[in-house]
Order: sequence, then C-alpha cells, then structure tokens
Amino acid sequence: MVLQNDQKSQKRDLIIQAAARVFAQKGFAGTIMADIAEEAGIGKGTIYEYFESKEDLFFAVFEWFTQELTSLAMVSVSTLGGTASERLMTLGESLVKAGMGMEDMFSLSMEFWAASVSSQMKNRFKEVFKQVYMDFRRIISALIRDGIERGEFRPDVDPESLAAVLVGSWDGLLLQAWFDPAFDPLSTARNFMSVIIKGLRANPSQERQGKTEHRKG
Amino acid sequence: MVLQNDQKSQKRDLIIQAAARVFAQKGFAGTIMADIAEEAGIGKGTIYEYFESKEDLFFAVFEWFTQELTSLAMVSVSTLGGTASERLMTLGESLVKAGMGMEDMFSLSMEFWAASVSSQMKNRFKEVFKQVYMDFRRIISALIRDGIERGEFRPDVDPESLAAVLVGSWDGLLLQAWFDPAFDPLSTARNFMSVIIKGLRANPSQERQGKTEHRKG
Amino acid sequence: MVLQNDQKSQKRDLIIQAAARVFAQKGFAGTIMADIAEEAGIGKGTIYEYFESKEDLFFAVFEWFTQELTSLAMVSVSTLGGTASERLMTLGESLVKAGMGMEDMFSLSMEFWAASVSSQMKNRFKEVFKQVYMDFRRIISALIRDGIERGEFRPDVDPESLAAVLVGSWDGLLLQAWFDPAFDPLSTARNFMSVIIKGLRANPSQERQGKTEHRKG
Amino acid sequence: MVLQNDQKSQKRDLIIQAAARVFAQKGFAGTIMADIAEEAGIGKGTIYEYFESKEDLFFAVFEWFTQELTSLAMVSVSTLGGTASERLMTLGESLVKAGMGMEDMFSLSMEFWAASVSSQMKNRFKEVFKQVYMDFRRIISALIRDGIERGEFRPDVDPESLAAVLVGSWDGLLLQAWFDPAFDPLSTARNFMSVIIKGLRANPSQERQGKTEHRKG
DNA sequence: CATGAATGAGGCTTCATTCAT
DNA sequence: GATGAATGAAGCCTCATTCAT
Repeated sequence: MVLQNDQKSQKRDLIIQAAARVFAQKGFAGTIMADIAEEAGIGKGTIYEYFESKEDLFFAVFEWFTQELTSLAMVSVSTLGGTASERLMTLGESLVKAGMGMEDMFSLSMEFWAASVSSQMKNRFKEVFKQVYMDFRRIISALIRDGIERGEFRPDVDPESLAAVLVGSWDGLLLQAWFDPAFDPLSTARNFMSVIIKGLRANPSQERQGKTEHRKG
Repeated sequence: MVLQNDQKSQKRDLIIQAAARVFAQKGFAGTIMADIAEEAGIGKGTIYEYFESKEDLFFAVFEWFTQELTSLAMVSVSTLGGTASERLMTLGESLVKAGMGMEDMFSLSMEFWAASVSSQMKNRFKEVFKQVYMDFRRIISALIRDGIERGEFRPDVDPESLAAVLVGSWDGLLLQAWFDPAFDPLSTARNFMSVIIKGLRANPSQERQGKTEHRKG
Repeated sequence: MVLQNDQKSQKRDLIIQAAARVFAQKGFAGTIMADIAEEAGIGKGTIYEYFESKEDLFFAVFEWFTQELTSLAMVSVSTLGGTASERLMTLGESLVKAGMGMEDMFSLSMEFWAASVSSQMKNRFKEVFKQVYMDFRRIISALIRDGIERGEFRPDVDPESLAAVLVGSWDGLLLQAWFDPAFDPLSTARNFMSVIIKGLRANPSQERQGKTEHRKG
Repeated sequence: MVLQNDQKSQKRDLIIQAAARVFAQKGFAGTIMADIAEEAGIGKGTIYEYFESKEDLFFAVFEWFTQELTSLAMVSVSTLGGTASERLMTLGESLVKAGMGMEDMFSLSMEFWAASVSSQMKNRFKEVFKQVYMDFRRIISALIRDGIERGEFRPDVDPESLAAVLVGSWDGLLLQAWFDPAFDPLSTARNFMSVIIKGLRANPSQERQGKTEHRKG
C-alpha cells in the first residue's frame, strides 16, 4: 500500500505533536524515543520512517513550533483593527496568553534555546531563531511606524528598538511567570504597555480622549 | 593530610568554575564528567569527593552563577549615586553588558532555564530562579519607588510591573542578541530606557532634555 | 492470476541473481533486504513470497552459485579433446578465468566460506561445499587417471592428491589475486601447471618440448 | 591507579585473544560484544577502554593473527637446516599443521577473507593481506632460489610462481579439509610436494631416491 | 500475488559512578 | 585525599519480518 502524501504528512504531524508534548515535559535529553512512540501510539521503529534521528525529529518539532507561533502573530496582526496602540496591546496580549495558555509551548521554547547552545545542530537552531525574532520585530516595528505616520505616536521613537524591547519583554515576562506561578505576566504586560504608550503619544493631551480617531480603513 | 576548610572550598570552587565553562559550551547533557575533570586539571574521581553527582555539581554551578549575578547587581546599585533615572540606566547597562561580555554566562542561563523544565532537580532550579527574579525586581522596584518619592517619576506608575518588565526585557534583548550577532542589545536597551523614562517623568517639561543622549547611531 | 510454475521460477531466479550481486558486494551481514528488492526491481515483501528468510535466500544463492560453477567445469571437461595434459591446463585456465572475470563470483565464494563458519546454516553450507569439492576433485582425478591409463602420465602419482592440490591452488591463487591486483593468477597457474606436468610425464624425454611456452613474461 | 604500559598491553592481549576465540566460532556478525566480554571475564564497557569499536577490535585480532602466522613461518624457516627440498617440505607441513591444529585459526582466516569483501575496513584488510601473502611468497621463493643456486633445483623454474602456488595450495587444501573432515590436507600436501620436488630436481636421476620418504604411514 | 508501512527485538556504544590502589 | 580503570545500565537506531491493503 502506498500512503498518499497527505496521509504520510498527517502521520508525520502526529509524531511531531506527540514529540512536542514529550519534549516539553522531559526535555530533549530526558526524552527517550520509546516515550514518543508511546505518546504517538505507534511503534518505536515507525518514528524512523519519518525522521532520521532523535535530533532530526527535535528540529522538526522546532520548525513546527516556530510556524505555529508565527502564524499566531500573523493572525493577531492582520485580524485586528483599531489604533496602532490598540493593535500593539492586543498583539502583545495574545502572544503572552499563548505562552501562558499552552504551558508546553514555553517549556519547549526553553529547550530550543538550550539547543541553540549545545545541540549538534546549534547553528541551524540559531539561524531559525534569528529569523523568527527578526520577523517578529519587523511585524511590530511596522505597527509602530504605522502609528507614527498616522500621527498617533511621537516621531522621535526608534521603531526597531522598541519592537525589540517589546518582543524581549514578552519573553522575559513569560520567563518570570514560568518560575513563579504567582507572577502574572498578562497584567504586568498591560501595565507596561500603558506606560509605553504614554511615552509614545505624539500629543500627551490626547491621552484621555481621541483614541479611536486613527481607526483603520 | 586533612585539607583545611578553605583549601577544600578553594578546590570546590575550582571545580565549579571549570564545570561552568564546560557546561556553558557543551550544555548539561553534552558535558561528560571527564571534560570537567580535564578542564579543572584533576582526576575524574576527584569530582566525586566534592559533589554527589553530575546534577549536584550542575546545581552548585547554578548557585555560584546566581551569586555572581546578584552581587553584580548589588554592586551596581549600591555604588551609584545620581538620580533614580541615572541609576536605573546604569544598572540596566551593567547587567546587559555582563550578559554580553561573558558569553558563557548567557549560555549557562539558557542551560539553567532548560534545567528548570526537565532536570530531575527542576523544582529546586525553579525555586532559586523565582527567588533571584524576585530579588532583582525588588531592587529595581525600590529604585523606582525611590524616584517616585523624590518626585522624579510620576506617581501613577506601578513600580512592580515596571521592574518586572525591565528585568524581562534585559533577558529578552540578550536572547535576541544571542541569536543574531548583528543585534546590539545595549543600544537597544538605552533607547528603550529613554522612552521609559519619558513615560515616567513626573514633569513632562523635562522631556526635552537628555532624550537624544542615548539615541542609537 | 496464478503464476505458472516457470513464471514463478523465473522470478525466483531473478531474485537470486539480484541477491547474488548485492551479497557479493556488501556481504551477507552488510546486505539488507531492501537492497535486494531494489536491485531486483520488486517490493521488499515480495522476496518473502519466494524465500523463507534472508538466510534461506542466501543459501539459494549459494546453490545457484555451485550449480553455475559445476556446470562451468563440466562444460570445460566434456567439450575439450586433446591430451590429458591439455585438458587439465584448459580446465584450470577456465576456472581461474571464471574467478577472475566475474569478480563477484569470487567475493561470493568468500562470503560462503565465512557462512560455513558462523551462519546458522553452517552445516548445510559445509555439506554442500564438501560435495562440490569432492565433485571437482573427482572430475580432475578422473582426468589424471585417464592420462595415466593412456601412458601419458607416470603411473606412480596419486590422482586424488594431485586433484586436491590443483583445486586448492586455484582457490589459493585467486585469493592472492583478490588481495593484490598486481598478482596475475592466470600466468602463475600456467607456470605451475607446466612444472606439474613435467613431474607427471611418463617419459622424461618429452620434457624438453613445450615447457617454456607458458612461461610468464 | 595508573596501569603500567605492559599491564595495559597485557589486558589488551587478553581481550584480543578472547575475541579471537569468539569471532572464530561465531563470525564477526554473529558475535556480540557481550560474548567477548564474558569470554575475557571482564565487563562489556571495558572493551571500549582498549578498542574504539567492534570493528576496531576485529581488526586488532586480524593484526595479531597475521603476526602469529608470520612468526610461525619465520621460525620454521630460520630454524631448519637441511636441503632446500627438506626445508620446503617442513615449512609447508608446519603451516598446514598450524591451520589444522588450531581450528580456530582457519575459521578466523575465513572471517578475515570475508571482511576484505564487505567490512567497512575492507581496504585495510586487503592491504594487510596483500602484504602478508607477499611476505610468505618472498620467504618461499627465497628458499627455492636458494635451492637453484645450490644446484639442487633446476634453474628454469620460476621461483615466484611456484611460491605463489605453494602458498595457495596450502590455503586451498585447508579449505577442503575445513569442509570435509575425512580429507587429510597433510598427506595430500606431502604427496604434492614430492611431485613438485620431482619436477624441480636438477638431476632427474635422483628421482628414484627420497620420493617415498615423505609418504604417509 | 505484490507491496511497503509498521514493528520491536536486539546490539553497539556511552558515560556516570564506584572503588582498589 | 586523589586517581582512573572498570563497570553495566540505558538508549539510539537498524532491519528482518509481518500483514493489511
């Protein structure tokens, strides 16, 4: 029997997602192939029909992970209307919520970060991460630039730097929340965003009013 | 001959620091005890005179690491005079510089983060991390509160949230720099701080000063 | 549709010959069933329609191999006319040439020899080999005996021993040629045969003729 | 504790010889490292203190094997006095006896031959074999040349070819004996040698003497 | 009949840890 | 106290074989 391409790819995805769960819980080194096979409900050897090695599978999980994350951001940005401020707030919230909601997601992140230090494929990990972070910064800096052009934000902020900081702080807040369940990254992020946005306002007097004027479309 | 306590502890430190270098480069899983012994210039068996196990040693490295980091922050804060703004800026810079300067430091961080996911001692790692991040936030929020009390910052900011964001963004910026050598976390942090501080200013008329000083490029 | 017997047997042969090529190149242990299937242009599972197991197939290749070899000898011997000396020379040459010409043949030989040491079917291999070598010795000793009867060879040689040595030396020379491409088993065999035949001559006065014709270089 | 060099090398030899026995009986593929460890009375892991891999160990056994064989031949040749004929006879006998007496030796040979076909180190095997066979041929052709110079052998034989045949026939006879316990390679070799030596005699009138001396029984 | 996806037993190898010196 | 040779548990991966299609 010849599996159709989408059947093959479906099974591949099945394995990737099972692996993602196991890696998230036990880490790369702590995961044994048998665990993944069991989680996926298949035989140990079957994994090797779809992936060259444990590391290859891990990298595939990584690629799937970045895909998910990127598409999440894309959706947030493209869907939302509103002022640049609002869209920034919402993007931030949805990313932080994603990190919080899918606890596994964030654990995986940390494993991938570590893989970029010591994995044998560290350079490939770094390369992909570099690209992902650039993409995120680009999305956000575009939002900010848009706000500046509309006169919503002060013209003297550096969109690139701010974008980097926003991205960084989301990672950083999730990190703190990871260690301390009592820490609420979401409200912290909101608080922070409001300070940021105050700092960004082109016309401080507008703060209280007028935020709908710059509605898209 | 019985080694004096400080001789023992000196050798212990020797091992810890050798281990730190190796762990930073090869990760926990990728490091073998023989590497550490060689780096420390001692026999493999000797390590076990000072540490129960590989994981125990790794945790000792972690404790040493947090110590170093904390004392760095302590020094920055206690040494510096000046306005709250200035002190905030300087603390941020010195932490980011530390992360940049000692590349090993940041690699280690990532390994520790990962250990908090999957190490068998994950709970002990999380506990210590939680404490370290709380300490950092406390230091910084104290600085901010001080600024508010002096009338330097607006009274309506939440010192806790801002502190958390600052800490988070330093981590987050170093992370981005880790993946992209072209990314400059220091100037990004500076730019960011100036926006933050604008947002914090009790008296917006002060905005005009000092803002360009920290501008990138 | 049910394959006719000769269709079945044709496919069986196809597989055997594909397997022979692969075994010759990669050895028994180094060969995987997938290689054979690919070489034969069929599916992996199909092999099991014709053979019980890898070892069973290997043994079938062995039987095919001995068949080929034996029939080669038969043809040489039965076809040729001439004196016993000439027929001996020609048989030797054609066997050595066979070993040289089909490099795979000799590699296979070595694999079969090894199989007689450690294969799970080693006894069956030994049994067949024993028979094959006996057959060869019988053919050759018959030739020699024929020469003696004709008065061409001295009556005091032991046809059995000499036959064994001839067979053995052909194997042995091919072996040396296998390891050293510069070694020419054919001219060596010729030189050797001429010495042998001198030793065999019933009438030493014949010695002077023909002896140098087969001299190397 | 630091093992002395000869202690290390002693243990290495212990492992090599244990491995030789197991490889001889089960073949390379059929041997598992645990068998060797058990045969050597050591732990599985210990083997890897002395050898890189299973194949590395196998090759070490091969080198030990060729050493043994070569020194056996050296001893035979250097020890013996007598005519060239006698020395040739004795060398042949002692090699054949060696192959017969140490059954393992010959099984090993076959494994090594097969390794030269399909092992991953086949080229190294072939290289060593080539050298070993050259050495053997050189020893024997020197003996023959010596016989020619003394006037014992006819000047028109080609020492190289004959040496190759002798070496080859010893291998070939042992091979036949391997498959057929009823086959006696020793008396066959003796019979053969006497024919050869007749063919070699410088003075045919000597033929009548001495020929029966080496007859079996 | 033919196929090749799925399987899991089995083996090589690594490496943390022990312990005799 | 210091050492490093010895160990064996454990895990990645291979591949002969099966069987649903």
